Amino acid sequence: MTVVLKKPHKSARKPKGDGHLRRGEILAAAEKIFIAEGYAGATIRKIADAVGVSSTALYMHFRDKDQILLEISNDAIERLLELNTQIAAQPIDPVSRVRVMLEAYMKFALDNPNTYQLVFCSTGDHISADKTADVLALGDRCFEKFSEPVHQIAAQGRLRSGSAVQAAEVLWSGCHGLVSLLITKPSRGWSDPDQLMKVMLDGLLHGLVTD
Amino acid sequence: MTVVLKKPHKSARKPKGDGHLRRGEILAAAEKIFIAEGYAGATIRKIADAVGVSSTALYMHFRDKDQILLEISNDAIERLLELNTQIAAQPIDPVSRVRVMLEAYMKFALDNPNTYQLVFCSTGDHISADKTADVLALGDRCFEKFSEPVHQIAAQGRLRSGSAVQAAEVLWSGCHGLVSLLITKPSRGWSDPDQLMKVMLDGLLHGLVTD
DNA sequence: CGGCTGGGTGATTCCCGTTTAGTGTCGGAC
DNA sequence: GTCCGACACTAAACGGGAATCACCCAGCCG
Repeated sequence: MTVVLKKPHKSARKPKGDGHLRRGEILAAAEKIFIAEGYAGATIRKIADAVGVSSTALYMHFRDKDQILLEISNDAIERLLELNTQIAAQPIDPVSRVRVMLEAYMKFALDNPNTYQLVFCSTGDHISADKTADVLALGDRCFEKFSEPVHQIAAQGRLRSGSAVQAAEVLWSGCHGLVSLLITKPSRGWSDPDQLMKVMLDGLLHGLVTD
Repeated sequence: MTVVLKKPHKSARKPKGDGHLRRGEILAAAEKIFIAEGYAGATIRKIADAVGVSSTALYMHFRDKDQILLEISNDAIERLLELNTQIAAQPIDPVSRVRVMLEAYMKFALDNPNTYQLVFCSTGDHISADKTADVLALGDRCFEKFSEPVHQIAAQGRLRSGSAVQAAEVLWSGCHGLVSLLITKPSRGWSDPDQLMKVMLDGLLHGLVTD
């Protein structure tokens, strides 16, 4: 009977002893809101409400708002690295590998526009360096994975101009430019994205690599 | 004696009758702060302080904060359009024209990183459409000016793949990608920007255009 | 039984853009 | 000369963001 009496007060609160679960709940709710409404739209209060907890409670599990979004981004970039790793294992020639990796990269960007923007289109000025460190490191590992086949191409003496590193940076940034504009300026009257991606890849690869 | 009492209050105010000058003063101060500290750093209150006026006073001359920054951006984009117009008038072949325009574009971006970010790297979601309309239109005119030589190249049958519009969009977005990454990720260990720009232009032009 | 601790809270702080309700002053009309 | 309306401007406040503070309460441990 005492159980029955305690209920009303208890029901207003979350069950005890599952603090480690809360972190996951917050991440899940934050991801949904963030994907739907972007960085600014994903307020601490909204996330807290979605979890059914006070906004203050988020600070039990995360240092600040950026920490939450960064952790989400980190997961996403890990998926991107996983993609690249799989492609790196495929038994195809280096040029195809480069192309497939870049296609996967652009598809990832268009599939996760908000995450992509947060990671690749913002300065990260307002975020202290240590927080961005690991996601940046992860991004670097992605770039390294992507650079491998480019170095192979360079080793074959098939680079038309520039070093392997320069070629890799140009290939990456060219594709980044396309998807970032498609994402941030959707209202502009673009040609078909798939064709644009193809023209970009054909152009860059033909321009940088000899047969 | 009432006169004596009023004096100190008077000296705290700006001279009268120069309301139309204030607008220019605000723009000048805002530009300085904006260039130095970016969009978020350029707060209404900071700008007002720099002018020596209350924050409320800015709303005499501008509808809101975005209006101020957009006006600054507008001026910058007009300079960019002017650049393109000058290049369009030069008696050189279309491919060189494309190259020179893109070089000027990238130099502009690196010289005006904050303006470039505001105009070309943000969604403009939080800004109501009518406010962005004219700066977007100006951007479109820039793109049109840039497209002209690309269409000429296409008319000569020298386009390796894709339509003239697609080629123009790819050329633009490729260069945008390079400068936007250089701007937003300055801490990453990039190769020499000038060489990267050259490799990007050589690659794209050689890849898209036949001799 | 008493104190410690972990998860959680409401109130508060500070800063932002923006709004409201005014205030002092000037040029001109009478 | 005096009054008046418009102008340039202001102080105070609002609502909403992130983040912090002091506190609370249930459960466990000794």
